[in-house]
Amino acid sequence: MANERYNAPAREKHWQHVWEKGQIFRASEDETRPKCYVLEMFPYPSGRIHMGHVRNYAMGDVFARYKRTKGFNVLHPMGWDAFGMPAENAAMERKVHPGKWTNANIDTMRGQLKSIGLSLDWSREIATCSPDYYQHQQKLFLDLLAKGIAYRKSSKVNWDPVDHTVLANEQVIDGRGWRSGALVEQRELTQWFFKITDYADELLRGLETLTNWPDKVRLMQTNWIGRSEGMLIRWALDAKTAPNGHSELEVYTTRPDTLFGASFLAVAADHPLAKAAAGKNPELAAFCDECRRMGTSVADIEAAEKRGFDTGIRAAHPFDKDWQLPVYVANFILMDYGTGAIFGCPSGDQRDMDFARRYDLPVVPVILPPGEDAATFALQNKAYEDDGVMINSHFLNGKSTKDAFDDAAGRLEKQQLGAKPQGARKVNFRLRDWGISRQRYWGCPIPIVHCTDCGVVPVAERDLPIKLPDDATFDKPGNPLDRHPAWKHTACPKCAKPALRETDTMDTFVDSSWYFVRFTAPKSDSPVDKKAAQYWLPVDQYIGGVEHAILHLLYSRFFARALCDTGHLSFATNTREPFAALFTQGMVTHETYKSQDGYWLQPNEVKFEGEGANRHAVEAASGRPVTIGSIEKMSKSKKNLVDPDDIIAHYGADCARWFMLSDSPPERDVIWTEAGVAGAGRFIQRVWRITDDIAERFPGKPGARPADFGPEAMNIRKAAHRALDQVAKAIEALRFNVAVAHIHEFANVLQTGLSKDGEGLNWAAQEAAFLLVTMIGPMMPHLAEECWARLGYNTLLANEPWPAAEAVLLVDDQVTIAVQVNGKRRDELVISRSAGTGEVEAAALKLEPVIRALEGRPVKKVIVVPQRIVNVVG
RNA sequence: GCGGACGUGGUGGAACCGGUAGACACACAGGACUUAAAAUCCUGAGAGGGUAACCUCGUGAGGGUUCGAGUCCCUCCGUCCGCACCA
Repeated sequence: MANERYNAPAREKHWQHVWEKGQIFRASEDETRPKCYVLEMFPYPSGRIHMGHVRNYAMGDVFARYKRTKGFNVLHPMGWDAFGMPAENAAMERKVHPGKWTNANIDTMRGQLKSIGLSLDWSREIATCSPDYYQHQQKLFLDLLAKGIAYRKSSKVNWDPVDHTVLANEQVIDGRGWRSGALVEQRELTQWFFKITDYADELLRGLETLTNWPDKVRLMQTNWIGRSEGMLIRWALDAKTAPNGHSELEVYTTRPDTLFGASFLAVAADHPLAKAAAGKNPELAAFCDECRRMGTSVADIEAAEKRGFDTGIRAAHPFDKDWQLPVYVANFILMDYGTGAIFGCPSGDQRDMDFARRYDLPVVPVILPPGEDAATFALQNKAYEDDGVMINSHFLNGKSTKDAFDDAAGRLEKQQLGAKPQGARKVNFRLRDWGISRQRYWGCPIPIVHCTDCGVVPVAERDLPIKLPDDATFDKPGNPLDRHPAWKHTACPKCAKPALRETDTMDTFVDSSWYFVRFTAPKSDSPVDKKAAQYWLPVDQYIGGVEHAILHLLYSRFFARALCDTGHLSFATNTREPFAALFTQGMVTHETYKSQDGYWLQPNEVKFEGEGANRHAVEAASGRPVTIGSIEKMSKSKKNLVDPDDIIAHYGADCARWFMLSDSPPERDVIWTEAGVAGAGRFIQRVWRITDDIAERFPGKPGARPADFGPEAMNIRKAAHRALDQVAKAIEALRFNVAVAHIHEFANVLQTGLSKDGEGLNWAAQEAAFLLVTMIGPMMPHLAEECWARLGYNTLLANEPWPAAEAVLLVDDQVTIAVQVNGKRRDELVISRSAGTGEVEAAALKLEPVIRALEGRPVKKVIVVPQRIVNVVG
């Protein structure tokens, strides 16, 4: 056995088989042990596993395996986010059914995941495209509908007239559909929505409790929810100029303090007042049409000037009914924020300033910035949007911005217009309700029937699941469900007359909003097994990419609450947060290569020559020069992919895992390099050699501990226990690169120590091997099992506990402390850990380099930080 | 435009709560073993000066606080990310 190289690919298969046979990663509820739910974002079955998956799942696996060694009852499941557009595109392009394509991908990817050696409970595997899953989602939809959380409304959508489908905003590029290239139309469609806005405040407040989430994600969600405190203010319209039926205009503002700086009002092109006014004015109608056509693309908005059209309508200022302001239709007002109408204060808002300058409207400064003189203060074309002292504002003059806000708001609340107060405080959110209707086949059918007599009727629960028909056609664009000859024809659940099914399916984000709940009882007859969910939830550690910082993570937080409010779920914790801790890992990147004629080349098509600045590349086949491009996320289009299968077949899964975890902090991008992988492979062999060597020279497990250890043995023992302690801390904090460094450090000490001899070395070596193997276990589980067996243990390491580090070995009696003179390090001092301040000071002042550095100056002060540093000030 | 993060050797990165900057790894150089190579082992290395002991400089730039700053504060430069007419 000795001196043989460790054959990772062969042994890994063996250990995977052993684990699987023993079913050791199966989880079940157990009230006697603390639980730990470890989850990585489940993959979309796109075809093959890529390195990003390997990194994500390796991290989760280290954490899950570590927690298991610490005595936790660990749930670590895996499944498939299996509905989505790529399957339908594949169907269109390759004439293969989306289900068949998806299931084939799942089979491939399951096999790949298994080859990584993850400690997953595969008995809980779910696929969202299976009726076993989506029938429960349909039930949830019905309950949300009954509770008023799901509702139908008409709204504007991006409609692609060629593909006959709704497009998400991200799919509209320069006003054209991303696939068809057709000019996108704004269409009014009736769609299903979830009332996430009802939860805006709770979702916002909940973020404060998520202290184990990255600040970045919390901030992004905070901004996305976009809470603002302001007022609704109603303005009386001048009867002579206003259209019939319009006597007032309600605006939303966060700055009632700047009311005396107002110089105009503006409404969106779709505002009822604009429409009414346009009815009598063709020129205005044309302007409104123009406004509607804009705003589909980001570029348009950037380039767009502030433009408006004076409707001729006049409105009375709330604090001075003789002060008449013009009402414009303006292109920068959004109909779906606030009331779709504003008052413009040019001195206090840059957009209003731009608008005022263009249409020559008054600009009255109302806020004096700190440090400015009221007599000389003037604004050019730059508005002042911050706080200050009120000027030109009658009764508000001299007040602070905040006091002025309260004063103005208070007056407007008391003041009457008609029978109601003229103003009301109002909190507004940027967040909109979640539109979930998609005109697609490969999604969860919405369980609704449209009846000409009864209207919108929910499908009866006993009729669930509403399954997708297998025989849909994908040969032309549009929704295959809608044009299916039979599927949509059904009987009304209420009156039994012929009726039509809803042919829209749900946004795939709905599927992923509760899969982590389903994992807690994947075979349950009801959507959620309340008891199981209460035992396992919340997820203790969630790991995934930042790209889901907003949508998926916000939808899931909403869904958890919606499930509680429909009685499906209750949390044992006092918040309703589904993910107690979140970690967002970085991407896997690689250099890119381009041939002379501008084609991307795969890494294995390229040969390298030279080093450092002289490093260059040529095409392996032809020798023609290659341009080494930037380091980018691995992608098919740039051809800088490395296939995990190749790496695993050549180096083994442990090697890929170890490389991914080394060096780069997990939240940052990791650059995949051939040299780095080879280095990881060398370390694997080194661990094997050390273990093999110890097993050979000091066979057996550590027995009765010797009374004394020589310095060599002590050295090894200290390094071992320190590493054990540090690695544990690093893994708990998900700082895998630091854990790796500590293991390296220990391996170095151990290897050097083994070449020596001394009292107790035999025992220390046996202990060190035991600890080394234990601490690599979570990261390189196959190698660890192999070494474990080689050392003569006849258990599975995966079932072994994490040993406790011996506290006495973690601290030295002697400490080395740095000695500074005037803050500059001059020497170091080895002294007893318990040495008092005076003792340390005296010893430091005696040091030759200290005396030299003082150059005869008297010592003014000595600062002693125990066990750390001495600073002599002279 | 608004908001946020980051900037440390040739490279990836470490550095507890303000306390010896560069751990650990990659790459590199030299050496040992070998007929040779691979593999492995040993040694070296932030920059500059000095035979050496040692000295000076050094964490994007410039200021500041402190006995002491990679770490805290201010200004600037650069890179990356998020949002984008949200009233």
